[in-house]
Amino acid sequence: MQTAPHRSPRLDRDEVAQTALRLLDDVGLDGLTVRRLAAELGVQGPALYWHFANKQDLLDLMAHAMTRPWLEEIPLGGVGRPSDDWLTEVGRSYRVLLLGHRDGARLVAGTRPLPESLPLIDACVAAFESSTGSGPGQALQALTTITAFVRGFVLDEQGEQERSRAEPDADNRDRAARIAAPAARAVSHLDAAIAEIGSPNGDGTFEYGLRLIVDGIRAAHERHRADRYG
Amino acid sequence: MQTAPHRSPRLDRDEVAQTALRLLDDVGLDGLTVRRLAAELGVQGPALYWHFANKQDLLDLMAHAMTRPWLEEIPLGGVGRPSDDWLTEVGRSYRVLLLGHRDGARLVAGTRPLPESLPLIDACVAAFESSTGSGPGQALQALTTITAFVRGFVLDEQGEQERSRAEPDADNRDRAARIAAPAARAVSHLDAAIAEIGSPNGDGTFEYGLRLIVDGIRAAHERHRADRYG
DNA sequence: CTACGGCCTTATCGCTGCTAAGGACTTATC
DNA sequence: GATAAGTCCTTAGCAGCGATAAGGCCGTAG
Repeated sequence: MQTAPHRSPRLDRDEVAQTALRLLDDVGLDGLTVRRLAAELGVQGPALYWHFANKQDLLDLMAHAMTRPWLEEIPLGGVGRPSDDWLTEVGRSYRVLLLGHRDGARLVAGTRPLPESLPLIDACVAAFESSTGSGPGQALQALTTITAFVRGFVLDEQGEQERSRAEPDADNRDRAARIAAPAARAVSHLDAAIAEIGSPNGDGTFEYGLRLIVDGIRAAHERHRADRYG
Repeated sequence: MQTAPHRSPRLDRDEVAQTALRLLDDVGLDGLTVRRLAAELGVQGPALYWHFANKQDLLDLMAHAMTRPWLEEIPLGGVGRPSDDWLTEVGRSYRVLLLGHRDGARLVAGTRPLPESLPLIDACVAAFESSTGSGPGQALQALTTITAFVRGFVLDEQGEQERSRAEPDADNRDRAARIAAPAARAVSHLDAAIAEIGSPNGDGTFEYGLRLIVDGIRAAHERHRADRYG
């Protein structure tokens, strides 16, 4: 079981993270083991510990690699554009980003931004300031509110996806269970709501919640300006 | 290594869940192993598999046991009270609930509501309808928006807590790192924001975001009513 | 008295993240 | 050109994980 000799390092942190993100889509976060990833890279498991302190270190870099393009693009879209449209786009694109990888929300939720992403976040805060015309504090609060909502929302959304991946007939089972115990539960309001809007984790609810927040940010900052200049 | 004879079952699902929640505060979600919990209950590990199909089954019940009192109280507070105050209280109490146990948000985020909690959720939707005067669809969307935001927010909040528990001088290290590489990063907006509002995961940001959502819900439903009756 | 079913035991499996020790290869040093 | 140092990977193995298998104790039903 010997391998070809190596002249230059076969592995590099960023390349490993990219391969890991590709593998993540195949096997999910729980299936992403060090050995499995090493095999994908044509290497033995412990080799990764030369490049990463531990698994969390790897996951942090994966989350960073995933988020960085988004962080870089955010400020660009904010110039000369109504703040509502831009804020909505920020939320939507963040959701798309998280949905772009299996367990993407779970991956990102467990990590803290790497130091090298701080300047990118700084630029985003600046963009929030200029777009909404508020100070840095409220800009950061607005950004945090949007990302917290989107992360919380997509976390549920992908959790449901993972569950239906595990047992593909979960929907049928749900329906069967409800028929089996008909009068035991009173869920008329819930049923009516679901009949009206579909799944509570669907696009409709996301757009509803995002619009609430975006409208609120604009209103808060108009209030802010009115207090100062009105 | 023999134990005292047992006349009646020593373990029961709900009691196990309560013990597990107590243990969770000691050891955290990652430290909560089947064997550790069994030891806490004076029993061998595999005994738990008579009462629970697998570990996720246990975690689901823990999340349910944690959430149920909150789900039961929500509808009670909504009668004869301004909807703003009540919605704010819903969000705040949900945060307090999640903060009430170590890794509470992570625990709840990974589970789907048990069937027996559906009637409770149904009652909450009904309370949202009567409090905000909207239909079931918007009521469920409003409830989902609040809980998604709070879960996403507290997830970060507790993630930071766990991190500082792991390495108690992380703050100092951060500060040292910033001093060590002074001009390498431009984070002036971020610094100004943090100087203004403190940690982006603190009470201030939570109240800011929650107020955005609550104000938005009221505004949306006033719009809704205006469309119908105005 | 016996058979059964509920609830626990011990033993063990495959797998996980991770460490220890060492070997192959490149580069720096004399 | 030989040697020492440093880089990046290998094999071997540890402690601990969730989970299963098989069996034993005990109260009860027949």
